[in-house]
Amino acid sequence: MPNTAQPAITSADKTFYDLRSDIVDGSIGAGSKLSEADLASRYNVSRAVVREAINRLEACRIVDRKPNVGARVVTLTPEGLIELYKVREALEGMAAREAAINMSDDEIADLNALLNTHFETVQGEQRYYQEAGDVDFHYRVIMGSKNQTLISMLTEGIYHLVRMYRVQLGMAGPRVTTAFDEHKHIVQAISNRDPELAEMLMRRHITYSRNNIERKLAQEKQ
Amino acid sequence: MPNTAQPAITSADKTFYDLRSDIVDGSIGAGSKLSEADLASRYNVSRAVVREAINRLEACRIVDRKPNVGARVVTLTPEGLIELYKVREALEGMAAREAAINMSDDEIADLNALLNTHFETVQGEQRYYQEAGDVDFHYRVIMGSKNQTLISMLTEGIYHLVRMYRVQLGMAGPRVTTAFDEHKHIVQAISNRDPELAEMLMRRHITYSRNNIERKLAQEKQ
DNA sequence: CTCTTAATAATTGTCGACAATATAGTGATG
DNA sequence: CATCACTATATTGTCGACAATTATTAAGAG
Repeated sequence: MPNTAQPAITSADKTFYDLRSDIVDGSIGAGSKLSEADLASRYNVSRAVVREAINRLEACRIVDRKPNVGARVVTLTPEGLIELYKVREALEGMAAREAAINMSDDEIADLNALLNTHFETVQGEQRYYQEAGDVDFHYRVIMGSKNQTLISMLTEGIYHLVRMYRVQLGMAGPRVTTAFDEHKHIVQAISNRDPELAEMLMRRHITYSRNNIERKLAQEKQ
Repeated sequence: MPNTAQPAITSADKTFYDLRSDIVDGSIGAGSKLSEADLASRYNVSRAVVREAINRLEACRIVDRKPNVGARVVTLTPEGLIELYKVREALEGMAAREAAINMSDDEIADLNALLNTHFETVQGEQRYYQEAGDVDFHYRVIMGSKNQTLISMLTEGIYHLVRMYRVQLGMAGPRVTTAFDEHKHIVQAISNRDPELAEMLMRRHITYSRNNIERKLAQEKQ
């Protein structure tokens, strides 16, 4: 029998994923109290299962929990989002560097193909991909680093947080105008097996995003 | 009454800390099965409490859990330790850079004082501090970054993992010969408010540690 | 003797109930 | 009227029991 490798989804897993989705996409707003009893009846599971899910969300820093008081969806400050982007810059810069070293030729070819698909989308519609394409690109670079520690930090931690912050601060997806070119250059550096350049371009790419956010936040303050 | 701000330690917290200590310092070895029932009777708490502790350890990547099978202390490959050091390099490099920007003058003065204390220790005994001093130095730089996301990633995640790996792979503390000078130069860069240099020196410092480890691992293979 | 299969035992996942703690409300008192 | 103390309520923390799944052992066939 071929090893189909069932993940063996447990009820707590599912509740965790569901709850995370509801929070990240804004169905459960910032600062909301997460009552264990309420959630238990909402998701049709026991309180213990909800507790486990909340514990995991706390580990991802998506909720904040106080002993004997309860858990709340984190209230996000603009400064917090900036902090997050700085960490992202350091980690994804490293990911790009390692990807330039460790990605296989096939994987790089796939990445180029992905970018070409995106290019056609850009031609057709005015704007570059909204969100999915951007996530897809970054995701592949991260995986290309082949560093498991780095991969799980980014894909299980930071990314959901970034998405949540963006939704709750009312920011649209990534910048659409210049992002495509930046992606293209990063892929070129990776294709040329130039780790230093890949890192630098990725850092710059994320810095631009951060500046973009800072600008928007500054506008709102007025 | 002055706000003494009790953290309100819960039973699950304590069990988590105890268990983590026992694993990190090697009392519970690599690959050990963590039976919920056993641990419950050992720590005199219910299985639910142990479960919560194990869940948190899983979030820290200290244990590996498979649904319906159980949790084991992670078995650590030398490659895993190298991976960890690379992430550390990226994150602590960033910490040093941000510390050079965000530490207060007083905090920098304290850091210098700490280093002087260490210097006298070096004079007295032959070797530089074993472990505590090294941790203390890095800890202050990390806190100096003032970036909460970064701080919790390093102090709640990576540091315990590094310690565990070192213990289980039978490595002593940090290199004793040259580490002190490296620390001194990093503090100088921070004192001079030179973020770029501080980052570069910290990265190099950690790279040296990694090379040191790689060398030892290569020796063992023979 | 080895491999497959079925029954058994052990462990984890889930649940509802009780205990401990914090919050809200009420009333008394200065 | 404000403040404090106390009570009542609601929520979380902890526990033991049951259900579901996996690992182990035993039995039988080839």
